[in-house]
Amino acid sequence: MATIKDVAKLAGVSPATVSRVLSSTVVVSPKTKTRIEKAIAELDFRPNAHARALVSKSTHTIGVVISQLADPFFAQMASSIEDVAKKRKFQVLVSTGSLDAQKELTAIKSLQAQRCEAMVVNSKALADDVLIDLAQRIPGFVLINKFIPQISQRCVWFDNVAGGKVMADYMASLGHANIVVLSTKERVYDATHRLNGIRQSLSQHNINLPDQHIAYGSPDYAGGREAIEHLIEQGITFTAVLCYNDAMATGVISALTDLGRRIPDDVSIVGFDDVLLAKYCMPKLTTVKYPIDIMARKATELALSLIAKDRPLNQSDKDYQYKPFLVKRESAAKC
Amino acid sequence: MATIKDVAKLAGVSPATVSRVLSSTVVVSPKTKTRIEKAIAELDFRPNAHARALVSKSTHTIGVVISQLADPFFAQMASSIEDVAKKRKFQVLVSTGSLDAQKELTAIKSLQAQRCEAMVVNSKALADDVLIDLAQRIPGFVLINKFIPQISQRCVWFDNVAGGKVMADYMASLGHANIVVLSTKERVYDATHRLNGIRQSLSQHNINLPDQHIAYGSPDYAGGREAIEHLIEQGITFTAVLCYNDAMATGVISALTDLGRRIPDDVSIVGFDDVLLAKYCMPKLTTVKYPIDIMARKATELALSLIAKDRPLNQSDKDYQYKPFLVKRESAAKC
DNA sequence: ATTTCATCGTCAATGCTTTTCCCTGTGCCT
DNA sequence: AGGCACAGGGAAAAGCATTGACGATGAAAT
Repeated sequence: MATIKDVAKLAGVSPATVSRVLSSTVVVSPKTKTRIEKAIAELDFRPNAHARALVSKSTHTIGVVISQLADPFFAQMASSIEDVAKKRKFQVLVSTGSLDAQKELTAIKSLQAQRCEAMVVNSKALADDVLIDLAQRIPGFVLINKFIPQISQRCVWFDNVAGGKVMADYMASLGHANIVVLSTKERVYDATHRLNGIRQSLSQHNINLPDQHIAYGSPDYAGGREAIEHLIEQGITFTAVLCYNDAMATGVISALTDLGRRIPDDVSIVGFDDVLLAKYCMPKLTTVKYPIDIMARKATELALSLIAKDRPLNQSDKDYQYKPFLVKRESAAKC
Repeated sequence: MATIKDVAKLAGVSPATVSRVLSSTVVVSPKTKTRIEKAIAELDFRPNAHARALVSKSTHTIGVVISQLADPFFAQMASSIEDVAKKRKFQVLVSTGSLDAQKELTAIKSLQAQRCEAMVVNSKALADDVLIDLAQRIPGFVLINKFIPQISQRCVWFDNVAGGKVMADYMASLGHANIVVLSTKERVYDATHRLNGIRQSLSQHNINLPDQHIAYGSPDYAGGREAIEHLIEQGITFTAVLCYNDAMATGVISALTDLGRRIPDDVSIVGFDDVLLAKYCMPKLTTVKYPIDIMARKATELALSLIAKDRPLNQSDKDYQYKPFLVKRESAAKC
């Protein structure tokens, strides 16, 4: 690929002048300018981003860490981030952490090596003190899925406990008393939070939730099937199922339909996240909204404003907490 | 962020020695090695990828161009690419083109500026001659969704015409004669190819497909709903619906169910792509498999082997064409 | 005591662009 | 005509890591 020197030679000027045309900070005579532009086009020249980064000490790059690209929830998140970044002329660098602390750290380190200026991180596995340390080291570091008091200004987060409550409150309001919960066996804190919220709500409503009524599966369709089948095998009866996420809920719908149970007539089901899936499946899923698109946008803007000298942090925003709300569709009904 | 000089100073050695430790090409005594490693850890030093890229003339980066990250189909694609790339220690740089020729070109140019060595491109809008030009300019350039004779060795592609045939053949074999087709109004060539395949098949089976039986919508749930509703408003009757993709098919399922029609008893529906959605929805979608994960893997390996001097291209592979096949589930039945 | 490695420092060059400083030439004013 | 201002553009340094050649140092071996 051609360099700026090649362009300069072809246009009969010095590299400095070519650079001036590229950045258009200084006035260059129209004649030479068009001559240079013609040379650029002819050689198909693109300024080397690495050389630029080196000298300007800025890369205009935002790094994103998510668990997996293929998951619709994270895909949506990455997409929203890219959208905001693009408007600010930032490149997006995506790295996946796959629920593993070591891999998450590797992903972050790799983004650091690329000298990302901003970073939006969804960390499922890293310990809080590691994250605090990273936040203090990296100016544009923002967490998108958890709240850590010491770095509260860098946390855009979702109230999972309230989410659990919303699910359980709704089921209670519909008159359900035989409730089972499908959580995930992945050791992620949000599952615990949601479960805590469910427990709080149910005890307020004087509804019993024995441990045998909680099953654990992988956070996807298959995991939902297996978990609900496991409960049925155990001889447990229920009229309502609270799921860790929408994908598991679709697994439950499928398994129960196969067994001839009607939804929501025989069994009510509530999902979590409100990914596209929830609208598409049959019956349409009643679920808890996790406004990941808005949150991702906010997190990106926060990260970018953290590194912008001219645009200072809006100090009135002490907190970037987002609350869940129920999206009523067709999978839950009165008992 | 600390530089290699800072590390050298702290460890009491020269920058060259630090570099030797980092690349581990030359023997360094264990004592100094640990001293340097300690300094690296203490300063949290990460070699500047840009400086490295500049001197080594290699970035170990693969660029990906897709229409939208949020689409499950593309998310799956990006995920598979990342998987293969990671194993080869390649960074992935994702850029979106949003079905727009200008934006696709901008995305590619931006990846070029980053000096991506390999590139996997899903181009929906760029003209063939532009793509040919790019392929000749960029050594590791691979197209993943279309076949262009002049650069056949760089094309990993899917036979959309055959895909259209598969759908129509199946419906014909089930005895359907009143068939409608839902295509996309986006001007993408694959929609045309699928439609051509459908037409070929139906004329072979002596089934008529008048133009009024073809509706066009956006390639998603809402588009599917609108398109089928439009046909019904026109007073067109049918027993089978052939959809451009799975998302549209779910829209059709939803719309028809709302109207009290049973699937597949009253109407048979076939989707396209076999994204996760197809398994999750109710009834489960009969659809045409587009093996995007395998294709993405292949495309990535192809791109990487194109730029690897040691691993020459397997010349026996003249062609990287992938064929569709039918995945029979529950949304289609005998007429 | 001398040779011989192993180990590491020094120096320079390389890669590409940006930016500061400085020089040239032209046109204008008095 | 002389002087000045200013536009336009060149030269060179800086930014960071790698690599090769070559030299220096020290310790171990003969």
